[in-house]
Amino acid sequence: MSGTDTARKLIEATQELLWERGYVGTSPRAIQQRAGAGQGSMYHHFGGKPDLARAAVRRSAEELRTLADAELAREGSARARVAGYLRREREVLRGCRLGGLAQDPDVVADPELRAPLSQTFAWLRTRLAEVLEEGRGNGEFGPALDPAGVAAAIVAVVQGGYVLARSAGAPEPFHEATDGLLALLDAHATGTGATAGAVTGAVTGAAS
Amino acid sequence: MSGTDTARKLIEATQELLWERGYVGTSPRAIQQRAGAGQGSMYHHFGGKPDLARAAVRRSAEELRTLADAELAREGSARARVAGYLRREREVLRGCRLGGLAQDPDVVADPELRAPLSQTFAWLRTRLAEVLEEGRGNGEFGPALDPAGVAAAIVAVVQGGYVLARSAGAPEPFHEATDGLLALLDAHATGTGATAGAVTGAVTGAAS
DNA sequence: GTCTATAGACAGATAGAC
DNA sequence: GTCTATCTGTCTATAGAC
Repeated sequence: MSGTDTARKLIEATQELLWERGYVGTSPRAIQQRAGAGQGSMYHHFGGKPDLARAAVRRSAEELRTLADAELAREGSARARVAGYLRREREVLRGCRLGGLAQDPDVVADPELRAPLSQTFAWLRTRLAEVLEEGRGNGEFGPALDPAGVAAAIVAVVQGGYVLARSAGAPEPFHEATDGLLALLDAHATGTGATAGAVTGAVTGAAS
Repeated sequence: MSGTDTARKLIEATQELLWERGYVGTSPRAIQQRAGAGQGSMYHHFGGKPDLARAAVRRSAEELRTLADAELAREGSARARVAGYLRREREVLRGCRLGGLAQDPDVVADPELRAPLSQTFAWLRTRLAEVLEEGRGNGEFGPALDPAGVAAAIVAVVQGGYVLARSAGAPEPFHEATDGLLALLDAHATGTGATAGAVTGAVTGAAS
């Protein structure tokens, strides 16, 4: 039990450090210190830095899917669920726990390390496309809306929003980008039901 | 002259390495080797790694602005110029020479290193907003279009497109995201002039 | 399971000769 | 301006005692 607990602590410490400092920027030494574990302990439970990183990335991918699905599986209109996803509370300046890793050449070069990123973003795009398709089916959106294309744009705008915010040193660009996209999406709204007037709400509403 | 030439080579080598491997992943040693310069030479011209990186990032920012403005200052409709910017030839899997650096904590922590990112993205958003505003003024786009918001979304989708492409190990997600955004923008087109039918072109047209 | 010792390679920079 | 030598610390991992 103590061993399993140590392994879990090591994975969690690695998750945090990968998020904060990336793969190159994360050393076994730093992991051990944050986990409160020694050298021997770490190398007993894991084969080394790549092995530990793979376990950490898989876990972060699960967490991300859980967080996203919590918004997308809610009750309510398709438009509201997409808006809920775009505006869910985020520590914007921390960036995306997965997306940030895509910048690292050592991550994209390792198939096992890259796979969780690839799969998670593919899943997210499919999940968003389903919601948009549903909205098109029930008349929330016009028939011209392309669910797959818009889903890709939504995921990209979130990832790029993080980049702009970190570059600016402030969260505003993230919200301006996501609200800008939401306003474009609302131009497809047919105006049936509660969706009307959503454009104004999208632009002025501040995400908490 | 030989000294100036060496300094230039060092800066160019640093630009390449920052793009490929990021700030943490770039060592003085690697810079010297790529530039064909020795230790003493590098430390004669520059104060160290941060100093050299600042010069390299400033130069990369200039290059990026030049490339973007080449598309946005063309002749043609606002819609065509935005589409030209989104579809200009890119080595998608290399990512953005500036945006990728925003992931690095050492970059965002150094004001001099972060400033070129911040300023360049701010300039790009303003420049795109001007083009969109022009398109709204001449009736290409409807009056409901929000230039600033859409401009932020465009820049974010490009940055996020890089993230999705590198995560997938393939350029397609980048083009799906940018084409998806372009299709949404076309929903604002008033249909006057050559803009009509642009939606189909946006979705099916493959960027070289 | 966890600890300490050890090791070769590299990071990042300084010093002084030429 | 450029070169070589040198230095302290860290990276990542292995070995073997406990």
